[in-house]
Amino acid sequence: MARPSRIALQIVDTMTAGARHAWTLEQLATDLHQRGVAADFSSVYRAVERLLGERRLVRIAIDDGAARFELAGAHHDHVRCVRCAALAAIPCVVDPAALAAAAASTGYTVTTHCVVLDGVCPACRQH
Amino acid sequence: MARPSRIALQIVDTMTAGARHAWTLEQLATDLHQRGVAADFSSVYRAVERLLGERRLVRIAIDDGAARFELAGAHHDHVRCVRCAALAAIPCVVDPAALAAAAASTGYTVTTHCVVLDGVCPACRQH
DNA sequence: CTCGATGCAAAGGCTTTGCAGAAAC
DNA sequence: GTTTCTGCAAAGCCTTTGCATCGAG
Repeated sequence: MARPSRIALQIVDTMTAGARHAWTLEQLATDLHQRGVAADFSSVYRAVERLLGERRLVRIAIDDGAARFELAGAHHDHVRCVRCAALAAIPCVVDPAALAAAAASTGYTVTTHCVVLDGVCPACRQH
Repeated sequence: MARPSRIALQIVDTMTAGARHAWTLEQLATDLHQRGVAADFSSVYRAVERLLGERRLVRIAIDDGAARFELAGAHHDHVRCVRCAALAAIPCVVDPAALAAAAASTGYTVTTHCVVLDGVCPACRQH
């Protein structure tokens, strides 16, 4: 079975600290280094893969060049600035009734969802 | 300025024909070949890039390994089967009021959105 | 001693770009 | 003739895997 993984633990700690809403693998690796934790990129990759399997993390579909992950259980949607790529977390904006209707009409059993709003952040709007 | 692009025209035609909801570059290249249109992958890439710039296509954030595109103007959300990766289109499930509230609280000016529901399709559920 | 975790390096997959030739104007 | 579109090939970027080593039990 799984043995305690130094790296997986640190990843969860870093994410729980909450300096960010959605991490890329590279951001996780960097954050770990800043915490003084040596971690190869592939080890971060495998630790995240493991945490996904344990359902402690979820992968979110923010399509900006690199896969992004966040802690499971703290579901929220996201807004992304199309100019500077800044990300902000927002409360869920899905209408439960509409979701139920969509599930019924397609026959799918819907378990989770991922919403990304596109827009312009306050800082970029001023320029 | 831009000259008529044989490939861009065919891409729009193919997508308008509507055999699918969301195309990858490879699917577009394949569909074009089946229509008897020779098109290199990079040409498809550039034609799509151009159509995106003209706002005739939009890129959607379905995070399944390859970028996906659909015709602009026909906005809808998607459900994806987590087992077989099947995709289905659904009416928009975003609550306008919640979206407005999110925009207000973050200060973002929201222009578009992309929703992907995860679930299990009817076919996969039977197994 | 045994098995899983880790680092290093290489392989993969999709995306993007450089360049020369063909096509449109 | 000049500008744009295409095809071909190579380069890039991120993700994934193979393998030997290290370390916990």
